Amino acid sequence: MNYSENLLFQCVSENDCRRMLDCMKARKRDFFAGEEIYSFDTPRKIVGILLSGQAAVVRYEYNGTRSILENLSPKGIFGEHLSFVPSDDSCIAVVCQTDCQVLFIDYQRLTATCQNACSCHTQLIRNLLQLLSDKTRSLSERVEVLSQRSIREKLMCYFMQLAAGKNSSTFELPFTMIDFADFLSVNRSAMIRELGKMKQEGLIRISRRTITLL
Amino acid sequence: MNYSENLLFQCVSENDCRRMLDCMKARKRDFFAGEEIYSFDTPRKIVGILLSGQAAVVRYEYNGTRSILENLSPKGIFGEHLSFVPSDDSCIAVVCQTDCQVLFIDYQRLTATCQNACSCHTQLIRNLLQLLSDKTRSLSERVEVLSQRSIREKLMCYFMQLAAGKNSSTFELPFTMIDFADFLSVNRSAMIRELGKMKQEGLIRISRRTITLL
DNA sequence: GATATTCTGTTGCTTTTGCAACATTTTTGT
DNA sequence: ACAAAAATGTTGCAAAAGCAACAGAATATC
Repeated sequence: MNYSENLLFQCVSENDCRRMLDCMKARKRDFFAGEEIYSFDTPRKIVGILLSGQAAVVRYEYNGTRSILENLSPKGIFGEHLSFVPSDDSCIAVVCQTDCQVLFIDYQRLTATCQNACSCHTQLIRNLLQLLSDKTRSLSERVEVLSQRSIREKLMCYFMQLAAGKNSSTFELPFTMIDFADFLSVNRSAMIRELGKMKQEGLIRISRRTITLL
Repeated sequence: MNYSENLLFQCVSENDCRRMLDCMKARKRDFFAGEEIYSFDTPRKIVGILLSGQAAVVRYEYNGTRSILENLSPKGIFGEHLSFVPSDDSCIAVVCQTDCQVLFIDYQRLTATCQNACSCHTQLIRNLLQLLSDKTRSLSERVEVLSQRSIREKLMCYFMQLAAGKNSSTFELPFTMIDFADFLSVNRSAMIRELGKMKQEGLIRISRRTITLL
């Protein structure tokens, strides 16, 4: 595993990485599918980096509804200071969808220039800036989808984002239909009904999780 | 006007501020209410800071619907790299609600350490990090509101956020009802109808834009 | 390879939301 | 102070979305 491949350590040599991680007391941990990586209730301000596997940031409302706030792929970054604030009647957690390996770094240590005054710490902060910028971008995209008024508009908006991201009118949904409905914050059967209509009207082609915009 | 009051220049002396702003070729401009401060279509990567007045980040869909993506108060920061990506069938702009004064800084110059190697540039970047972190937080809150399923849930969710922010069960809506409906991405009359019901059921007290949770 | 479990897709019914048109109130501009 | 414009609030009707219950398909488990 090369740390320097991670976006957070871009332009930092592997040696410097290891030294810094040591200096920041970063910890690595393995998780099994379904396990909870991180709960936003914990008081410690920690940044997590997904090294391998798939995970999701999930909110459980106390009335039972569940929302997928974000999908995390390897190199994905999460944590208290990066986003998502649990409210009084909900809790937020990062949950593994497959087996995962995660790196944890204390936020204070990450942003404070250490007494060893690593010159590369500046680079680290600049990288963090970029990551936050990216995160803001993806949150904005999510807001764009959610602020569509109808299920069809939500679907199309998200499809266009995926298509733009892959630069192709054919793409794969990164969700089960159940999770997809939770992601769009709509009723699953209403969503599938709408997908059916869109298929009939010739707007899209769809087979399982592969979708083509026509 | 003291620049060092601005969050972006926190812990930077007024002198250093002026020197850096000069070095980064920052420009200051005045706008009238209703004017467009900034459109996200422009190719230049620019960061704007609202020095005075009220403005909003607005998306106009080509089908006519309008969504308020964010409200900006003095010291608010906006720009391409900080958030919001216009899609093929929408455009995003920052629009003044009152007369405004805005400071523009080139993003490249802001994040690149200048050749003069101002030591305070490091501080500037750290401040930017904090601002982005805050922005991410507010976007997350917005996602939380929008991912509620019904109008009532959206209203309550947003009210709780306002109440938590002001630490009081009485607070002022920062919107007209029209803008508020656009912010929640719901129909205005349906929203007002729901507010009426909630009032009747004794959940809230409401008079004009002042709301009390009961 | 049989069984259990999860996921996918369908449908009728109910509820909620959106829409349009209007009356009333408040704000703005001169 | 007055007129014009904008914002607020109401309502009936239409459309969309949610819900529940179910059947079939795919996947996992042993």
